[in-house]
Amino acid sequence: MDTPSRRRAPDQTRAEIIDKALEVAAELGATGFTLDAVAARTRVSKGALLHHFPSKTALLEGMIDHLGAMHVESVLAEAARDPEPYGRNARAYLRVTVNEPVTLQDVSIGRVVLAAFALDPSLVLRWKAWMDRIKIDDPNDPVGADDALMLRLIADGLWMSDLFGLHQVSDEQRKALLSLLTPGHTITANEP
Amino acid sequence: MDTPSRRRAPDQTRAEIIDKALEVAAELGATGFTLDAVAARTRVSKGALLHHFPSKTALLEGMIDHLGAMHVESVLAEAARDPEPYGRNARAYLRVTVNEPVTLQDVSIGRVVLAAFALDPSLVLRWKAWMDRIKIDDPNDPVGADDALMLRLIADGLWMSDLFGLHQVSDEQRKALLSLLTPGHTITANEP
DNA sequence: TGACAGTTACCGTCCGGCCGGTATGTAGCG
DNA sequence: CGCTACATACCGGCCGGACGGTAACTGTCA
Repeated sequence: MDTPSRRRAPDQTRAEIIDKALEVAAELGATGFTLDAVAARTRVSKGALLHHFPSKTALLEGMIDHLGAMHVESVLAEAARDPEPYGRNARAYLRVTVNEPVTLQDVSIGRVVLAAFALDPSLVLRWKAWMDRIKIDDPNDPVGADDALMLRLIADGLWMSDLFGLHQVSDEQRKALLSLLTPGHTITANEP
Repeated sequence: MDTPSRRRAPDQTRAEIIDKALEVAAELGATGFTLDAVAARTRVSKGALLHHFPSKTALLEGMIDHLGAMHVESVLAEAARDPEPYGRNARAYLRVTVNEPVTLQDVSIGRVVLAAFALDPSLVLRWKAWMDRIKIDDPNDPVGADDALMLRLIADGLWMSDLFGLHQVSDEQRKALLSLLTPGHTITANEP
């Protein structure tokens, strides 16, 4: 039977806090993302919150770890579906970014994360550490690192564009970006 | 002769404030970018600062206008050097981003701007208004809008990567990105 | 099994500083 | 005199974090 104890397993509480923190980030945005707001949403006191995450930065680190793990998992799972081994990770990185629906929640969370990056650049290293698990620079891989880098830059640019609405990228255009991955695609940006 | 008057031309003072504000952003970063810091750097009282820019958001708007105008000017000047008229703006956008040396100051300023975007999304519209002056969607332009968009996404992704050090992009890789603009370039990301 | 100690999860309150913004005064200029 | 470019002094809210507790769980030894 479930013990109605007030005391919970610590990692379970941690996970719940991160979950609710992402909700707060999604709903309140970067300005509303405060420790008080997270504590209130989690129905846990601020003291308890700071017990599990000794600082706001620590909480953000937890969120980044969560998001980073999810993203790496998505990309590697997508890559595993690619029959061609070489360069699959870079292709999967772009495919996931292009295909994943960007919800309003994602946008808000992304903005909070980006604000955290800008305010505390050390957090970027943590994100980078996750992204480095998606290897694209296999020396045996005949697919050029240049092209792999290009795909990632496109994906990152698209992500930022979605966050801020810089470009209205239609579904057709998203598909067109994926056409880069079809064999022998030629850039026409210079050939009228 | 210079009049040692305590009273200056207002737009001159505004320009000086923006100039110093950019310095503060470059040196202090997003957390250190406060009205007091800007006022101190400008050797102007905080009251005077808020006289010219009635809020911190207004000051950021001024900075964004400055940076946006500079960037538009760079891109359009670069585009004017392109003999091929079609798609020149998109190509110039990428070329400027790839070629312009990214100094430490640029990085710090970029982070401050990005933080401002994330904290106050309305500022993004102002930046977007400047970028929209670089037209890439001329209906008479036979260069595909898809490819033009791709070039801008690459440039934006590279900018963000430079800001946060996400990728170590060597000079050779930067050159390789420009090779996209040579006629008939073929993506090899799928052809081992 | 029970008593006692040490540890850990959690609470609620309060503080202190930072920082955006205001209110009020003043000097130069037309 | 009125307008504008300033200065000085000050306010007040927000928010991260500290702190002193308390309750629950985990030994451990008799």
